[in-house]
Amino acid sequence: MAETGRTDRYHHGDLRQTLMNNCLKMIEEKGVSGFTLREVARISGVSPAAPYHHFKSKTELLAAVAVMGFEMLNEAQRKIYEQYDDPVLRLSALGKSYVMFAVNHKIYFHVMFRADSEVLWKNRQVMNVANQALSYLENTIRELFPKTAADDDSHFRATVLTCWSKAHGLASLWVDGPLKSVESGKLDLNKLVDLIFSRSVLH
Amino acid sequence: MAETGRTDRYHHGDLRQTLMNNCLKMIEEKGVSGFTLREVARISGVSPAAPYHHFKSKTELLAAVAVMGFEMLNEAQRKIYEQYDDPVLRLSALGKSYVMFAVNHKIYFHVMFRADSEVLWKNRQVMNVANQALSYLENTIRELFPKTAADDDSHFRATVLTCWSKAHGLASLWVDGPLKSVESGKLDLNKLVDLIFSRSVLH
DNA sequence: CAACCAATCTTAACATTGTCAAGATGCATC
DNA sequence: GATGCATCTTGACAATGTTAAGATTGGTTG
Repeated sequence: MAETGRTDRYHHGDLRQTLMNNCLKMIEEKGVSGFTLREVARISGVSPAAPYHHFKSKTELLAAVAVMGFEMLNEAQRKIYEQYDDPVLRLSALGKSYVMFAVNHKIYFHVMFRADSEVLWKNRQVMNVANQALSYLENTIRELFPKTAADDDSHFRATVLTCWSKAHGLASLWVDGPLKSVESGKLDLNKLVDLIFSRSVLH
Repeated sequence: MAETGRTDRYHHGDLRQTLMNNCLKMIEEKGVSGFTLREVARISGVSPAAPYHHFKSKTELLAAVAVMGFEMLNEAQRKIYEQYDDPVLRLSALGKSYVMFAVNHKIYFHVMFRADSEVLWKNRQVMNVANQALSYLENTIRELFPKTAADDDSHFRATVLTCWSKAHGLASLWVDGPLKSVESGKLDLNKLVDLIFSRSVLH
C-alpha cells in the first residue's frame, strides 16, 4: 500500500480522520481480520504508538468506524422516512434502503455487524446510534399497529423484528459471503430486493 | 483455564478432536476474537507447534469447527424435513429449527457465519456442507413452486432467499449482539419465532 | 524379534502485532 | 519569550502465528 495522508514532518493535522480512512482502505484490501493497527499507522505515515492518542485501542478505532457507518445509515433511513407518507410504502422503502446500504458500503457493514461484535456492542456510542437507526423502522410500524392502552405490544415487536430480520438477513447473506458462493452471481439484487419487500411485507 | 485432554506424555491419541473441543471452550469464554492457537495448544497440554500437524493454520481449525457446526445443522434440518409432510408446515418448522440451532449453539453459529468469513467461504468443504443445509429449504419451497419448463425461477429463488433471510437475520441479530442490547431481554424467543414463521411465511 | 518408517510431537527461532512508558516536539497563550 | 498541553516518537515488552529441524512413538515389514 502507498503512503497516504502525510502532511508535515511531525504534526499531522487530522490524524484521527486519516486513520479511519486508511482503516477502511485496509479492510477493503485485506479483510477485517487482516486489518492491523501498526500498518494503518505506517500507511498514515506515523509511528505505531501515534494512534493511541486518538483511540484507546484497536477495537475503539473499529468502533469509531462503526459509529460513522451507523450515522450514514441513519442519514439514508431518515431521507427515506421523509420521502414517503404511506407507512406501507415507507416500510418497504426502508427495507430496501437498509439492504442497499449494506451492499454499497460493504466495509462499513462488515465493521458494524461483524468485526469483534462481542466487544463492539458494549460501546455506548455504538448502541445509541444503532438504536436511532432502528427507530425509523419502529415509528413506521407503530402507525400500522396503534398502541391500545393495556395491550402488550408483542405483535408490534414481532413485526418490527420480522422486517428487520428480513433486511438484515438478506444484507448479511449477500455481504458476508454465503450468497456469493452458494447462490452464485446469477441473481439481480435489485429485482430480488423488490420482490422481498414489495409483497405484503407485513406478513 | 484448566488443562484438559492430556493423556500420555508424548502421544496424544485424538489431539485433533481435543483441539476442536478446546477451541469451542475458549471461544465461549473469550469470544471469537479472543481465541488463540497457542492457548488452545497450551490447554490441550501440547506444544504451540503441535496443532500444525492436524490443521494447516489457525483459520483451518476454525473452518473444521464450522464444518462440524454445519453438519449438526444439517442433521437438525433433516429431522425436521422428515418429520413434516405438508410443505407449508415443513417450511416454518425448518425456519424455527434454523433459529433454534443458532440460539442453542451460539458458538458454532458464530464460527460458521462470523469468524473470518472472507477466508472461511473459500474453503470447499465449508461451501459443500453449507450448500447441503440450504437444500432442505430449496426442496421444500420447490414443492410450492413447481418448475414449469421455460420458466425462469426468479420467483422461486426470491422465496428461498426471503425465508433464509428471515431465519438468518433473526438468528444473527439475536446471537450477534444487537438484539440483546437494543431490544433488551423482554422478548420471549419462542413466541417470537412462532409469530415470525407462522403467519403466511411465503409472503 | 529387530529395523525401519511415517506420523506425531517438541524445541527453538522469526517476524509481527497490540500496547505502554518516557521523552521529544510544536502550537497557543500568557 | 517562557510555559503548558496536545500530539508525536523512540524503545521496549509480552504474546501470537508460523516454520524448520530434530526427537519420539507405534505399527509394519524383513
